[in-house]
Amino acid sequence: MTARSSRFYHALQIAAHRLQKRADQALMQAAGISTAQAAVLAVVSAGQPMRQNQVAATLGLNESAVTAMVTRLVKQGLLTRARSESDSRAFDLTLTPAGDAALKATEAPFAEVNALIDAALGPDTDAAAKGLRALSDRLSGG
Amino acid sequence: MTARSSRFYHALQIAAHRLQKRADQALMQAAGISTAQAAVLAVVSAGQPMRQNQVAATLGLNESAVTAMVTRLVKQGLLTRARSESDSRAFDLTLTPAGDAALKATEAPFAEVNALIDAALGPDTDAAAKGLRALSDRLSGG
DNA sequence: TCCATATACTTCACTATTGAAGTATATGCT
DNA sequence: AGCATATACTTCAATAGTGAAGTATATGGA
Repeated sequence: MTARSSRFYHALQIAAHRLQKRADQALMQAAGISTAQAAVLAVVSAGQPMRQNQVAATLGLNESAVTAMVTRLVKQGLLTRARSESDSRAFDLTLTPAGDAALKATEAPFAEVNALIDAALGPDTDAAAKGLRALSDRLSGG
Repeated sequence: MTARSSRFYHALQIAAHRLQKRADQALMQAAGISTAQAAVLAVVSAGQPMRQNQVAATLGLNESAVTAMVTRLVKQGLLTRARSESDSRAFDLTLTPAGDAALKATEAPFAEVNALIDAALGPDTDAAAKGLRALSDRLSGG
């Protein structure tokens, strides 16, 4: 194993895990939802009505993971799920007013997390984000 | 939410998730273990005998997560777990020969993942890793 | 029209994690 | 010695994900 990239792999995983742990605590406190739930609400919000397979593709998740997430979000009253008229295999997902409010309530805690990121990465934040997106693109599909 | 850092947060989470998915497939094929299990074996290998709380601290996990991981690794015959003589609350963890072999077998698949990282980040890989470690340090504890 | 195949989603068993609450042992103070 | 507190780990219920196998509906030929 080339030590350099292996170190990068572990550095990325540990940073992502700790950042998520911190963000999850902040979001749960401020908005009552997890970062994973916030991600789903954000995707639905960006293109209502949204289908489950689009959510899965956007977030890089299995459709089975989205089924479970949507079930929980509907149970919490944050999401609405109705059979599509144009395709009765599919569901149309939309945010409820509560879902919209929860999504808005994530803005403040995300800003806290932002402060930590900026403090650690400073002016290189943009370049790093660009590199990570390039990496994600190469990893999508396959 | 300041769009810039929020984008970084999501870019990081998606990159970490896809990278882990890819690495998990490669490791399972080549070594029969997951990246999470490889991480535990690597930590134990680096400082035998190792205690569960040290593994948890090193990887930023809860002790309950380590209890579950160790249970699975012992069941798979990759790890040995014996009461510490100096402290009978604690356990001494050591790799079995099979655990050592599995850890070595992760080197090749990690090298594959490395190639993808290098291709995407190029010469900035080191700088990015340094930034991610700085971020992790700020997030550890609290 | 029917059939093959593709698509949208579900179910199941499993790994991996959190956080809260509990058990057992160690250790320091009086 | 005895007690309070700290430490090392466990247990439990829940969230979040994977991958394989299944159901139901669409759709494009022959």
